[in-house]
Amino acid sequence: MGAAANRAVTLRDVARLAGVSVATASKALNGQPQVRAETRARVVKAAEQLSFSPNTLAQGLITQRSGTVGLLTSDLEGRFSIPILMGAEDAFGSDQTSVFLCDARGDAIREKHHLRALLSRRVDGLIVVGARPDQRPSLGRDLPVPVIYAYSPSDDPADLSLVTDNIGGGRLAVDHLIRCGRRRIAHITGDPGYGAAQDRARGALDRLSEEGLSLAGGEVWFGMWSEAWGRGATRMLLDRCPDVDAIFAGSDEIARGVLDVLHEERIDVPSKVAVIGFDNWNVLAANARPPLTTVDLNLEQLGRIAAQRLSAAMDGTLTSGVETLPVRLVTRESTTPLR
Amino acid sequence: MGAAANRAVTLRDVARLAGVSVATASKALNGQPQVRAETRARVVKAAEQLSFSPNTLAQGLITQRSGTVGLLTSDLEGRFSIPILMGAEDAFGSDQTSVFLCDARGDAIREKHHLRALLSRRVDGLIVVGARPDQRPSLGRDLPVPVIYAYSPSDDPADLSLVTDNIGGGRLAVDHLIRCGRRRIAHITGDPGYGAAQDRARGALDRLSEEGLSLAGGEVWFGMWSEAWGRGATRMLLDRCPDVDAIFAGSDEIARGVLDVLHEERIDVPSKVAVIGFDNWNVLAANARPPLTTVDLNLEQLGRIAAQRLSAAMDGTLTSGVETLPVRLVTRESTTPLR
DNA sequence: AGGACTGCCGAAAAGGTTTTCAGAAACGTA
DNA sequence: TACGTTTCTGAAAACCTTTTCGGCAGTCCT
Repeated sequence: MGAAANRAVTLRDVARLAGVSVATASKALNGQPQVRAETRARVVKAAEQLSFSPNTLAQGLITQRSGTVGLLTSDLEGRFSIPILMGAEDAFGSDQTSVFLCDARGDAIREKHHLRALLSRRVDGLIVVGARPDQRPSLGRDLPVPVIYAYSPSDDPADLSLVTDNIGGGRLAVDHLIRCGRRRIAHITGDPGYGAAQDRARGALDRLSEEGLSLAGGEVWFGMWSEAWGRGATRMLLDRCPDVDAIFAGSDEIARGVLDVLHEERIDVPSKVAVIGFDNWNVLAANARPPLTTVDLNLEQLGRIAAQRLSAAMDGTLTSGVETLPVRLVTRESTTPLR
Repeated sequence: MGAAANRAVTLRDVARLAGVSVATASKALNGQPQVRAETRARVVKAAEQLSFSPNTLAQGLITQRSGTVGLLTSDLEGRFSIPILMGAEDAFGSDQTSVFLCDARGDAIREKHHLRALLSRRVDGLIVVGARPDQRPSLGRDLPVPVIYAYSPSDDPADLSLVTDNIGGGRLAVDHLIRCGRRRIAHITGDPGYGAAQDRARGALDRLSEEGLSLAGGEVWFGMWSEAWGRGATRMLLDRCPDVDAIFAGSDEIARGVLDVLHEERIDVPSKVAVIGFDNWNVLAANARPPLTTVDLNLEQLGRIAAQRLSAAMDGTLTSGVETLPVRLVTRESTTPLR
């Protein structure tokens, strides 16, 4: 017991039990029309009796479709891949396709290796989930299966990439602050080497200038994606610009640092200064004091759409270019109208 | 371009190009001995020229081994599954087995569905990753493949389960605090409905009583796994027991709340009160003020071992029972010797 | 009654690989 | 030269399913 019990119940067994040929059994189970209702019932019953489940390998061999896709991620540990993965898995799960998970750990060699393995397994398609929202090298044009790039766009415009709208996100954040009646808005964000940092800042600046405003503190405070930087930058900001009435943080981590210092300085949030984060990283945003208004990247949705686009591509409808998906504001208590 | 380029290069093609039969080609590529070196070289060259990769489906069909395993997780979004998943994926990745990822989202129906699909795909084994460190229902004894339960043990002792040593973790935490010279140690933890909360508390109490100590505050402060509870409990604790010199928090989230209140009350950590967390959730622990000493669950290791045990089981060496894996102390700055 | 349909079923091929076994070729020995 | 060995190669079966196509009854029409 334990293992190796009822292995090897095959269509032949079902056919034998039902007293028909394998051909008829197959047709009966697959809903093919050329089989009498009574016969079909007999086969179905036999299949249930033996708890038959068709060998997908054999099916794949003949239909030339494995019913599998590869999910090639670069950093599983990073929190961005996970929701995308979940969305994709979910979208396929309802389908009859299964998902191969491969983590390349940011290593190009390992990625090649996994790619080979996946192709050898005859996956019907690939989703490549990047680690950062910046361009990554394409897997190449001459692959035998369609590929979708999620989060990190491919550097080849002939590929189809799905990314989050960071510019829109920055705009959305500032727009919300403006609607809350804030006018002296600062922006503290992370590593300027990240396209996401640049884009969010650009969106913020765009929206500000539409309103005839400029940044409190004079410029964007680039730094690192950490609480510590959030704290440090806030102290400097308060020094230089004590009348700031809103801070747009480039990530929830940074926002936590911002909140921390404001709390320390007995500056009330949100009545005195409103704070908005980015990422909607639940453990940080929801547990903050006060709970943090933030921008949600809709990553799960992104994963789901990636799966849909891939399905379409597998059915022949292939598109290309970069598709930008909208982000979404999540309001909590760290931002309120000024009075 | 795009898709469907070089599909369908098969062993037959390789054989033809090398001027041999498919049988010899197969043997040549698989390192079978009964083939002349010169012939083998010719075949290998042909295979490379055509960039041949064997159809794993066909291989699996005949060898009765798909070279795949199923990873059945209950909550992908939860942070515990991920490292386990990574560890398992990593351990298999170096092998030639690929991993099917299935997320049941805590739904038994969906789990059944995924299970069927995986068996239909003829996986060679299964790893079931639970959402909480408590017992979960077994998948059953009459499965055709071996199963390993990770994190959540199966309720059937005939299964093999791998769990983290929460008792040992509690003991380890308190031991560390004692070594730091603390004597008035309190324990604030989460939902008492979690076995993990009970176990960690038990380990802590055991170690305390060995030292002839009892808990500061009189008892374990059970509550919720949240920062807010960490804050609330700490306030109550300070009220009742102002001379506490160490707090063992049942999770890093709780520890963050603890630190927050201590900071607010101008009680220095670690000189006045030492704080230790649990989980080593990096974003919380490393960014805390001060960085948090905590207990690491070694989940990635757990995943790796699960993969090894599964490989062994697939090779016939099947074990059963609950295997408890050690946890590990990660010291940062929130705990130091008293003087 | 003979022919054309229709409806249902089964034999067989196909998909790509591994493995067994028989046969061919080369060689050594008597 | 005849025979036994050794070394290599290839034909064919097997894995399990799907799909095509031919066959066999039975039915309807003329």
